[in-house]
Amino acid sequence: MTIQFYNTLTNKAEEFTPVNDDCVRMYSCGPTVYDFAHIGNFRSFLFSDVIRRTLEFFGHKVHHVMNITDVGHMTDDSSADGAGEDKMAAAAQRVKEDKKSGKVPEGAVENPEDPYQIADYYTKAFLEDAQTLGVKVAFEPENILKATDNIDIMQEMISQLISKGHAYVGPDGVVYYSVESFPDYGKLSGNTLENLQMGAGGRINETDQSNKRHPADFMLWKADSTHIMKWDSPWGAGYPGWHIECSCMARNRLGKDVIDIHTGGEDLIFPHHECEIAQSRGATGADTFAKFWMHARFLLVEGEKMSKSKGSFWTVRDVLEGRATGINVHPAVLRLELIKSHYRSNMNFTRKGLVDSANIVKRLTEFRTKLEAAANGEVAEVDLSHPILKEFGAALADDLNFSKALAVVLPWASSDPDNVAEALAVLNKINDVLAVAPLGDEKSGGGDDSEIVALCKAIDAARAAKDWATSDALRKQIESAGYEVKNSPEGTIAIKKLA
RNA sequence: GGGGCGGUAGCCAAGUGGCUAAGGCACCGGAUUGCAAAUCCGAUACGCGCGGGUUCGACUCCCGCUCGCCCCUCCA
Repeated sequence: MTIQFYNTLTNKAEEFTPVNDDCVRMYSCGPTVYDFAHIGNFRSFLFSDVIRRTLEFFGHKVHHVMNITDVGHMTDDSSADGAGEDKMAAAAQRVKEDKKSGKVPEGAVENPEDPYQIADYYTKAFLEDAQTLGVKVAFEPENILKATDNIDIMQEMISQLISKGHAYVGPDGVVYYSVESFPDYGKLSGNTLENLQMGAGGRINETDQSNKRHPADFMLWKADSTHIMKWDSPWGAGYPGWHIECSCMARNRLGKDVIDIHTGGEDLIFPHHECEIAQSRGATGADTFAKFWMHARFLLVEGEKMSKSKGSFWTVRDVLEGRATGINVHPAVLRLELIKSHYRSNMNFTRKGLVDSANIVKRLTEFRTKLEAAANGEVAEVDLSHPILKEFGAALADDLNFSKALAVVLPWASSDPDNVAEALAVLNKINDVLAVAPLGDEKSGGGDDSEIVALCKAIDAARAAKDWATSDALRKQIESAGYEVKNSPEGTIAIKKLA
């Protein structure tokens, strides 16, 4: 099976083959930890998880790493949004307020003035969310890289870039990357120096420009004694630029100058990934940094851009805990919702979509339950030549076509397979990629709620007495508590709704 | 203004230069049910943003238009 992935670098689907035989090396841009990650962030993180799982499905060993940006960047060297505020300072302010209102648990952040504690607080929250949603790399602490732990290798790379003529110290003391020293600048994004039409975004600060040799030159190190987080350096105490961390950590942790796949959200194509390429290739001298650049499109919420003012800037917690849609959502449902539409299309995150996904999760879960009961603990061995896996795999290999993959799985999941042990093995393989039925260690489904069980018993009693009015009223009561009420040979059962 | 991606039924979403345009949800009909739910069976796009072109034939290729999304130094 050849795997086709769409490569942003070439704007077309290409056959994927690993650079090195031992494993696939993959780097994903992770979160900034100045706030809780939202569902849009997680679409991108889950996208990288699904690439990894797909490669593993086809038998590749994958080394996947993700960064945590915790340096507390200013709004960079441009005063871009006019606020000019240190993000860590803003986060500190927010945490202080949340502490007062009790939103931050007792003891979670002792001192909001300490940026490391703030970063730590949001990093923990991110990892918790990522684990809840089944992002594999979140279970591998050695592959989660913090920018603040890697300042030394950033300084090394900056020195390399200066000595190779790719970087210079400006009259303002800031170390800049010289885009003119790198002819391929713009190849990834199409924003070549000719195309850039300087300042078209209207966010360039004139003062900063005068210190650069070319307006597109970007910052590698900024000496700034007022910055909250700062480190000593040959260029003065200050902090690294935004782009340098990924170049350094990818090379350092993955151990190669050329990696296989680099992922992120579509907004990172320019400038972030463009700059990473310039830095990495400038430092290593290789003609490639990442062979494949893969980007996930943004998601919309109810047909519109996520926006804080419309209250649609939902965090994972908001969705799972019912603040977004009014009903608690099972993590598997959110996971499926965020991975099921094609990563290169805008996805529209809706209440209705969640209900859709919940139905699919339920169907797959019930199919598993049925197979497990029939198989008596027996699971066969299957390989990818099994017809279902072959089709499922073909869809995945076609640039991660999850819609097509689900179109294979769903009709099969309502069938009655002759060989249940084999079917169970097939389902396991499918679930290694989807990870929704089940999603890791399930907490008990809520069937142990004694009040609900009592209501079910009362329904059975009412029905036995043909007291339909009572039975209907009780049913409504359970349903409004977020349960689905079913009849079964063993009597009435209530199952917590997934979304 | 420049670079990139996309517009398929009520909704989500595959797909192909030519048999009946996947799959899911919703809706409708049936089985089942005290009635429902769940489950099972069945039906459901005369059309693929608009206009033109190429072709024996296009939703699929080309051109123009239009609408939506991302980027053009905060952003997943």
